[in-house]
Amino acid sequence: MEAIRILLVDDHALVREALAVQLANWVEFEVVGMAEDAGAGLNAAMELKPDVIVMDIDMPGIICFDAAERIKSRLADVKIIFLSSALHDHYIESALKAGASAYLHKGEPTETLAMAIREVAAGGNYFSDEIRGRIVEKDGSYSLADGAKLRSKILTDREIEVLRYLARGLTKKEIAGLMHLSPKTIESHSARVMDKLDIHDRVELARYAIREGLIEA
Amino acid sequence: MEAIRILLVDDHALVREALAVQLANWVEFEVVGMAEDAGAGLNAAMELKPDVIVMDIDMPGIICFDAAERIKSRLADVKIIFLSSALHDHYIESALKAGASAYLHKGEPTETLAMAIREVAAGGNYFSDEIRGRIVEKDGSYSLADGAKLRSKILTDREIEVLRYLARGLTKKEIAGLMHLSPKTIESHSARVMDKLDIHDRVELARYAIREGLIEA
DNA sequence: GGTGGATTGGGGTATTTACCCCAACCCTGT
DNA sequence: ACAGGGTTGGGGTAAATACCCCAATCCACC
Repeated sequence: MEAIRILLVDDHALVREALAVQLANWVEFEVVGMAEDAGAGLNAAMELKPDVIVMDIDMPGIICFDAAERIKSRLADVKIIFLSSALHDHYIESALKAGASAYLHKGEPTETLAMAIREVAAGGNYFSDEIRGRIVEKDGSYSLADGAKLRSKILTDREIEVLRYLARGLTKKEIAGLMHLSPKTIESHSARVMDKLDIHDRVELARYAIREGLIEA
Repeated sequence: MEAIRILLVDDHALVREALAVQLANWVEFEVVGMAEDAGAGLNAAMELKPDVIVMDIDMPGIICFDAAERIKSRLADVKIIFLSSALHDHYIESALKAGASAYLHKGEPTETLAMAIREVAAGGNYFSDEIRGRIVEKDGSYSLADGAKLRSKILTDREIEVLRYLARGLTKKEIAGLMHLSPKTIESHSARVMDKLDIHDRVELARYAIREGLIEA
């Protein structure tokens, strides 16, 4: 049996190397490359054409989903496993959209990662228990379950756009200027966002956006 | 030569185990225990009396500094190494106050951690380059350099207390009630905090507090 | 072909914010 | 003894916020 060729993407050298050593304990795994950010991961993926990419989500800029999407569009056979310490619906949804084959919490033991890698390399999927409850399968592809969507309160694209600005501290007037809209429209979006999220002030809104990975602190 | 006995504290099993395996590559290291949070770390430290504790900072609740302080007060000989992906002055200061012998970024290669462990076990210190520039030694103990204090704008205890509330979205009236003070006093503190930090709205204030680890998102 | 959601926008209001002014009081350090 | 910083408060104002009401447009879906 051929070894499963793995690419590790994590911005922390310490974690990256430690994971590599750890995975080397399994004979069926071969860590063929490592990258310290999503961009380098993209390049490395193109060059190495690994079987599985293990990618950390918790890094500055939430660009890993973009990178993953691009990788999948060029190398459809590559399986991507996301690691994160956060289990935000937003992350999960983005990961699924990007074509993730697995998503697991960093709190899981290493054997779970190993299992996920094997599973994924064999064409399957792996999602942590907490996640499995929130997603749903349709036509072989996964998406966020309606229940989770309800919990994450399904904001529209426009609302998320406004939320991002609100959460970065811009006044409604400023946002209106940037988006070429009336301040009153921003007001409407803002009100609807707050209503949906049951949040009643901008600070909580900002913290929500940060927790959900919509903006960085 | 006796092995250096190490206790690992990290809430991510994946990282924890990977680090353990990694460190096992050095013959002079022996990972005698692992804990998944600061509390368990405290207990494990008491029981195992390790030479060195490697503790991750990036976890829910910033209680690791408290735990570290308690450990140091009971086991003065234990050397504590903090790991973090963030290099906030606030973290650094707390770590130093807690009696840290080393503080390093997760972005450092594993050899650096190994070096830090050796250094620390021999009675020395290790701080990443970025950190060394911000701290100053006095009577054998380290503290945050004045420059860094200026950069972090030296907020008073009271100001930080108010900032914490502000950054969690409470109105000044609510804070006044909680602290048994006049809303006008909260107003004064708030104004001075904003002035010192050159921040002009609550959302930025909240993001600052989150970045500095004063509150959680 | 209509229903519903999304997007856009307006009027009005009470509350809150950010900022200006000011001044006690209490410590600590020189 | 007095200076300076920290803490406590007050008056006032312009802006911004959160929330209520409402309606026109557009587009997709059944």
